[in-house]
Amino acid sequence: MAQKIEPRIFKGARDFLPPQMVRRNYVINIIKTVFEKYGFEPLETPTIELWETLSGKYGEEGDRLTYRFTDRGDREVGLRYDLTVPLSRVVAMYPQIPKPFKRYQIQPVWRADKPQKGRFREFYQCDVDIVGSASMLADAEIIAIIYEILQILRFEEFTIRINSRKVLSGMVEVSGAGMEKEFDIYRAIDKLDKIGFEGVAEELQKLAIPESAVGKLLDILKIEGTPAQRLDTAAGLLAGSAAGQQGVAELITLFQYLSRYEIPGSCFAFDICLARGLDYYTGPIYETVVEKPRIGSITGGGRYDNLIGLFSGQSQPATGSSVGLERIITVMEELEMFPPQLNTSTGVLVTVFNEDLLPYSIQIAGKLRQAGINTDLYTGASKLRGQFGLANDKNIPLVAVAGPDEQAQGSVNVKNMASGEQQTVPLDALVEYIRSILSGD
RNA sequence: GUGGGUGUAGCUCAGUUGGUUAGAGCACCAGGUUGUGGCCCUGGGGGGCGCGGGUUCAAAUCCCGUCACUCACCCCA
Repeated sequence: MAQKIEPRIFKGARDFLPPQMVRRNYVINIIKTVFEKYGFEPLETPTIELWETLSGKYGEEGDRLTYRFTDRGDREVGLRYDLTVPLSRVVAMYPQIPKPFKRYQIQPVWRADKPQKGRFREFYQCDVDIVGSASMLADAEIIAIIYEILQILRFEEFTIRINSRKVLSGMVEVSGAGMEKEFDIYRAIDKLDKIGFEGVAEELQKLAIPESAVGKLLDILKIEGTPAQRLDTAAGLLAGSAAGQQGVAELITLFQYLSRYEIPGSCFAFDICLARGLDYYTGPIYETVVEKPRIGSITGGGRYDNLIGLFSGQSQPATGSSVGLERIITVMEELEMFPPQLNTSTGVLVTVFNEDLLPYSIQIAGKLRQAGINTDLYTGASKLRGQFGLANDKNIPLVAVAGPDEQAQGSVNVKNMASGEQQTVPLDALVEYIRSILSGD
């Protein structure tokens, strides 16, 4: 035998074994169902994009973290960094797509990052976006979807933080710090939660911003009161900036719309410190944070009215959010939010008593499968003991035994693995019996 | 890219001031139970201590190097 190859996996990438996949699919199905309930339609795009498509969209950091290589034809290509840029490319390539275009997309993305807790190099994102609507209603739809998904998944404590890039740029404009340092300033502001006002002040000073500008920025950041009051105050402080004023006006409209959806006010908040890292945002930005496991944001997004224009030459308003599947799963695992018994997709294992009785077992499995019951027919070589062991290891809730006695009377013996109870049921009643156990419990 | 931590059976880890054939739990295999698992009992297989070098009569235990993994920063889902 040749020397064994040490089985290893690429750092930051993962295998999802069946018990994990069942849970992942559970979450994905809920997300997908809500997306479709709100009238969004599916889209998929290639893993690999031309480098020119990906580069320069996310900012310096984003470029650095994008997997990049040359293919055999010496073409510069990369693995997609997110799902928003590919969407923008698609919208520009297919102008005939009816607008507003509401699409959702659930696919993996890649980042050449150092893996950490809740952080991978290959991971799934679930994006929902609306292209072709400049209305705050589009942003409200996105936020409503996020709320509903988290609700159905039974998240109890989370906050959807909302801000606007226009408000932020208005702040920079009014402060006199200089627009060329805009993004650096955002990054500093974004750290407020972690490093506090003093920390932010230090960060800003490092950027060689005039003392007076630092003071003005901090004054704005320190606005207090209810969301409405803070927006009001912000409007006053940003009076000198057209962008800032427009940003505030948009947020006021957005919050008005949100109040029309049935979202409790405690679940979302105007947060002037929210900045978000990507360069392409132009309007409202939002992200969801949970406190319980300190894992950062579980969703993130915003409006990007100029991105599509980079591909089509004609700008197109767009807004949307990414729902972070991996982090949602991490939180749900840690808080034990998954329904119990969510370990297998199989409902029943049909055993094979011996070679002679195999036809009978096949017949039984066929009957169950025809009825739409997920049925495993044992294909191994073990005796009944081993077959029960397998059902146990795989968490299959029911085992059907069809031995000589059962065959003689045209029945099947069904064992409930959780309770240990067994019952012999006639073949005609089998489907109904198993269905009732699997659904009811 | 920067800093810290760890590397002993498939997994989680223990291994006293360096000293005889390196341990436990879980997992795995077999039997107790040739129509039934999960519990229990009995027995068994499996590593030579990430790798390379050094010190020593003697190293998993000390030193140097190297690799890998991991946590944090940065940034982000």
